[in-house]
Amino acid sequence: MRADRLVSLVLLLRQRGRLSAAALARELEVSTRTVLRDIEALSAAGVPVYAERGRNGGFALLPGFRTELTGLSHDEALALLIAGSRRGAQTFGLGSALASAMLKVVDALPDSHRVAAAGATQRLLVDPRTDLLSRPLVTEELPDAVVAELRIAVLAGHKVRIRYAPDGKAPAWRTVDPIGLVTVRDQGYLLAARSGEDRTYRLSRVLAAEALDEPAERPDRVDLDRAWRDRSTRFRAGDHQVTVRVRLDPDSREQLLRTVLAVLSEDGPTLEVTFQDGRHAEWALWQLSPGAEVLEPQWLRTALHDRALALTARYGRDQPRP
DNA sequence: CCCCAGCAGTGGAAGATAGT
DNA sequence: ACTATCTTCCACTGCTGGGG
Repeated sequence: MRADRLVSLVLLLRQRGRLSAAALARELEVSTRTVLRDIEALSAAGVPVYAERGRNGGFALLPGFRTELTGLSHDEALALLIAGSRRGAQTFGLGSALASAMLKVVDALPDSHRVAAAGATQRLLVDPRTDLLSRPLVTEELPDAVVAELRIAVLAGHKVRIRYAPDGKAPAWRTVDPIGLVTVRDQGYLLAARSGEDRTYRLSRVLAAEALDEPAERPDRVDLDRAWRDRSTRFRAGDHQVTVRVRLDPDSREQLLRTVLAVLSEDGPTLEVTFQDGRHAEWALWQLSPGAEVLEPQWLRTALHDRALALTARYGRDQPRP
């Protein structure tokens, strides 16, 4: 039990920098006296831990101290090397930190494993920049300074001022309580609260960020995975949804079902379905044509008709335009 | 089975020290 | 001078092993 606590203590100091005996006692669920005895034991064992007395004092490890990663097996090290998602790290402004961390993982391996692990990573590729059809995967350019500032605010639990440019609107400054950062399919999001209301911001639309000293108003603990699922559910049920009645060829049914949010009713070849928004509905049904005919709403019929007219106009000429 | 000594681990309280 | 923090001293609890 005590050995576990000693390890936890070293890890806490490595992760948080300086911590007071009282703070360590809270984390480890023991008295401050016990923490102090543990510190003494670590010190006797050669761990370079030192005390700073007075206000804002506490215990810290000497800079540069690191535990050796002895005991890391070849497969374990390899798993770390390929699991550390480069894009994810870049999304959070940690690309260079990931690179140096990976160097340390390789460096910590015994000589016998080091060459093999380095060679193996050359033969395993995760998330290349294009797919098999050479289509570039959508990646967002995120300014490191902005993401780093957001990351600092999220981790420190401070409010943050962001200059945000919503889709089709002018950018404006706003102050938010950051809850967490999420990366999904190479797109980054800031989950936050603004005046107590849940807000989700695309990182690519955050033009500038400034972490404030004021503590954020947010719960101490958060299940980010669940928060993300809740928000995506709400987003899907948002007020931009459109309902479409469509008559389908049997061959097109499966393809349509892959693009809709829900099927409200089905009567032979006629289906009533909902799409996330009008633009998405138009795009999906254009892809399906001529295997599908929109019966309602009329504006969607008109939009598809206009698209077809534009296409006809372009290809109706004998020769391409110069 | 019981008693006892030794030991590790723990906690409280007072004192010392350093920053503001 | 005040406050926050570490240091030192003392005592308690629970476990373990030896001896009767």
